[in-house]
Amino acid sequence: MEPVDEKTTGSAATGRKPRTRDAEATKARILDAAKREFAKNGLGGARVDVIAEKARANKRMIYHYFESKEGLFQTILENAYVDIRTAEQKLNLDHLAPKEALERLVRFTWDYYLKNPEFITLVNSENLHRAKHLKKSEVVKVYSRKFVSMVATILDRGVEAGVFRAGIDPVQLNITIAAIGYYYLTNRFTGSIVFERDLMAKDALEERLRFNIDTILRLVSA
Amino acid sequence: MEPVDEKTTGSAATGRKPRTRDAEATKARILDAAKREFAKNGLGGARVDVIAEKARANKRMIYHYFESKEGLFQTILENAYVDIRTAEQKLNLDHLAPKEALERLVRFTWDYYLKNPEFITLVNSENLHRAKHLKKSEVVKVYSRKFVSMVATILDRGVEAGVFRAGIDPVQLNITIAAIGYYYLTNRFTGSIVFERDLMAKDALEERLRFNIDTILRLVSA
DNA sequence: TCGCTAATGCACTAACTGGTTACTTTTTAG
DNA sequence: CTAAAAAGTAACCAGTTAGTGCATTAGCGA
Repeated sequence: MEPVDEKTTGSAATGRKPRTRDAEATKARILDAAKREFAKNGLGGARVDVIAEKARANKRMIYHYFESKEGLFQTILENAYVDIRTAEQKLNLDHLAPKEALERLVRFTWDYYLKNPEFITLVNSENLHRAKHLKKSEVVKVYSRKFVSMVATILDRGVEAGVFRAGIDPVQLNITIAAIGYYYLTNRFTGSIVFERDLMAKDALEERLRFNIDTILRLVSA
Repeated sequence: MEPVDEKTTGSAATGRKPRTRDAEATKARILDAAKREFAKNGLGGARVDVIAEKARANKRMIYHYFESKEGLFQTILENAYVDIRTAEQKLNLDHLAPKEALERLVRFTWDYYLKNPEFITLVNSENLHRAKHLKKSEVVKVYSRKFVSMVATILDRGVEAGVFRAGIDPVQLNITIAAIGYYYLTNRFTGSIVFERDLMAKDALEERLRFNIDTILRLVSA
């Protein structure tokens, strides 16, 4: 009869018994629901009432924890960036040969976009709003710096090993790696119509990943 | 869409004295204002009242000519696709050597996105709505087919001339050419923050175009 | 000149939307 | 045990939004 109630938050950290009222859990539910709703409809199209309902929370709670709809959006956007940058850092590419490191990064980027489609939509929405929310975030910049230097290191190692050509701007390379995956996936609906093929079919996805790895390796090869 | 009849159309085109009532001119003003408003705020964020005001037309006219907000959006989206595909056809790439033809296409795509930023935003908005409007358009498919075969021809000619490698999928190449320009420009706001440089500075744009041409040529080279 | 049709304008509404007020209930520090 | 702080709720509000009903007017063919 008694479900072993997994303590999602707070109580787990402090070791106290679960609460009927749980601020952290409510916050987390709101964040999760909001991420979906914002990703599905954009900042403008998202409805606060819908978020509250999906989160099984009262609308008042959203304003209690996040001040405003935009405050909520900003939090979610920041989390999204921190999430992907953290995952990238965990790749440990420095232990791999330059070519393998780069291939792994291309593969990771593709897989991440595929598994976290809301990241793409959130970024699109933020760009529609001229990055006004991201501008306020200092954390994102710190994480990004580490990311760029990660790719720069791979390039340097490749040049030294004689497998990559010299003089490639790591930022341009980063943008290109993101671009060839991001564009394909964000425009998968119009793309499937324009090119008259299902871009999301299993083999189409595999083919695209292979093509992307090939594109990047040819781009950097000595 | 339908060829504009010189006799019945606007004074602007024919040079005849202006009418107080001019259906075609009003329609055109609505279309123009709506393109801007949709591009700026997306389908959901665009306001019909704002469109009417910008077009110096009564809101009633929008519903008279385009039935609904979505009907208006659909018309604008379709026009946008027809416009870019028509411009591409005018490039006359068949008269150029394969490498030059491809470089010219990359350059054109980049310039077109730069000069017509609303195209990108409209496409993004349409993908947020899972391409429900584009699905209804048959014209777009016809134009797209011609576009793909244009690139296929360049590839074939390049292979025959021994300058391109064989076996490249023209659709994948098309997607990649679009991607490396589109991604950079659509994410110019978040990108400028993440990479801590002004991606829209004149020299940054020139550098990116050079990088993109290089990327594509390396991708196809034998 | 007349009458019909298409173009236009104004005022209105029903549904929504982000945000708030006023209140109850639970948790926890002392 | 108690009081205050925190968590949670429902009803509500003022402004906005896409879309309309209806009257008016200009232009065109006969």
